[in-house]
Amino acid sequence: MSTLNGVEYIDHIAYDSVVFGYAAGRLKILVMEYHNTGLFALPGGFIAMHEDLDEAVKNGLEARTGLKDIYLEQFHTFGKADRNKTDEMKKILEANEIHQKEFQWMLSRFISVGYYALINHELVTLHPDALSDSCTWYDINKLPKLIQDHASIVAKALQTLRDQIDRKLPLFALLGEKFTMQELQGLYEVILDEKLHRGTFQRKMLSMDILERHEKKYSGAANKAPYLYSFKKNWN
Amino acid sequence: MSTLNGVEYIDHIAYDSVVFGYAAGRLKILVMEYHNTGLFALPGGFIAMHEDLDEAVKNGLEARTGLKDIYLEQFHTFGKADRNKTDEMKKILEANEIHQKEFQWMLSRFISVGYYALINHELVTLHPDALSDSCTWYDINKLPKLIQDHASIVAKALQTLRDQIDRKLPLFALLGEKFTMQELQGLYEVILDEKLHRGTFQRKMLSMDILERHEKKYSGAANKAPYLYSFKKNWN
DNA sequence: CCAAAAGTGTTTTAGCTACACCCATGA
DNA sequence: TCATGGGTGTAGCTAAAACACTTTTGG
Repeated sequence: MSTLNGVEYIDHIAYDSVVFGYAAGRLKILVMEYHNTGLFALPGGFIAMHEDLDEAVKNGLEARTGLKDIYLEQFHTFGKADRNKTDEMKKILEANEIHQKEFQWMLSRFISVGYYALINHELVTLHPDALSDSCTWYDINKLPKLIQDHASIVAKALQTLRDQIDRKLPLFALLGEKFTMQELQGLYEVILDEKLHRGTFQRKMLSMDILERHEKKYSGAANKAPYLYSFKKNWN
Repeated sequence: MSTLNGVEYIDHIAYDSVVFGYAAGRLKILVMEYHNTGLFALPGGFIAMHEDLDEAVKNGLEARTGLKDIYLEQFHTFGKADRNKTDEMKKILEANEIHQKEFQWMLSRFISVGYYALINHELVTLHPDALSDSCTWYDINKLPKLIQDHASIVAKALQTLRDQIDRKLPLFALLGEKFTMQELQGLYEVILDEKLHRGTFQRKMLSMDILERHEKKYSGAANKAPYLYSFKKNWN
């Protein structure tokens, strides 16, 4: 058992989160950079001894983003014996001038449970943790090199999101409360990485009977104003 | 860190496996019964300090069934803080006359990674572990009461199997090497718990181009003999 | 030749795609 | 009135479902 800031954590278990956001037509995720190391990693954390796994992730993300009721989905648990490269973690601890024996447990083997989250990036204020000096949005196609197996964690999260997009459709969390059909389609396209047909997409969405139509959105441009939509109360 | 039979295991992490078999038209899973306790549980185990998570599960199942190359799929990780009821585990240790302090770690909180397996029950010779006196096939609809949250682990495994049945189709592992179309359909029906249309099912399977047709199977009954099929070498 | 079960051809249906047409909007 | 983009109608395609017909088997 290991202690950090007075809390007892379970040894050898961690979570890593792939936090998806959507801005300017781009799919992004949260990436943290550690002080003076040039090392980048997914936001993660440990599980307190008395805490549900799901709660630990929810609380950790709430601390980082300030958001409550984040949409979270567990997608895979990563347990390769060699997934923890101790030299990377050593570098991080040393850059933070942490040499004490009480933190050596962080250098040991960890099995990590992967979660992905969908959040509206406009509502977020980012808070890096004690070891990190930044917590920033990165375009999913322009990620920096990540430590350990975090690149494959991202890949698996994205694949899971693609597989589930038509089944659970929690995508309202990535958009504002109201959005145009074009914005929704753009989000689908950037997640699936393929162009969709405009008419077909609109019909499919409307036939699902999960969208509510609101007033039109006047852009000032010389063209027809699109309706705004939102998800219905009991959409799933 | 905790030791059992000279092997060092990671604290607080376990796996539980839902091993599916198919016999007499019924879907079954492996359930273990602990000595003199009346307590039933899924076959599970711990992860050695140097061992991949996937390998640990594979090795554990191989020891129990004698089978190599078992089809395994990780489906969820269970991490509720209250999922370990210590009184159940105490009962199991006491029934095995284990009171030593060195086994007390088994009473602590565990996060468990769930895997499901598909095996051909005809090829299996079952070996219960040291704490158990039996390892038996139970009809999925007639399970005994299981300890802890194992019932919900089974439910989630079954749901995952249903969701994946059309995508990965590793079902040959549940049947013999050769099988009739009716046997394959029966397996689908018992997994999905719904009747399927005979003609449609056959066409769908054949159109996938993953089955190979062999000689006919003469049953002695007064009707047309069905062909035997097997899965092609590179079926996926 | 009959009953039963297997294999396959045909029709119907549903969903998706692509194309096109009309509508709304502000320059 | 024109260019631009949004909403919807329609025809065509494909895959799946339902139905039915034919074939094979042993009594």
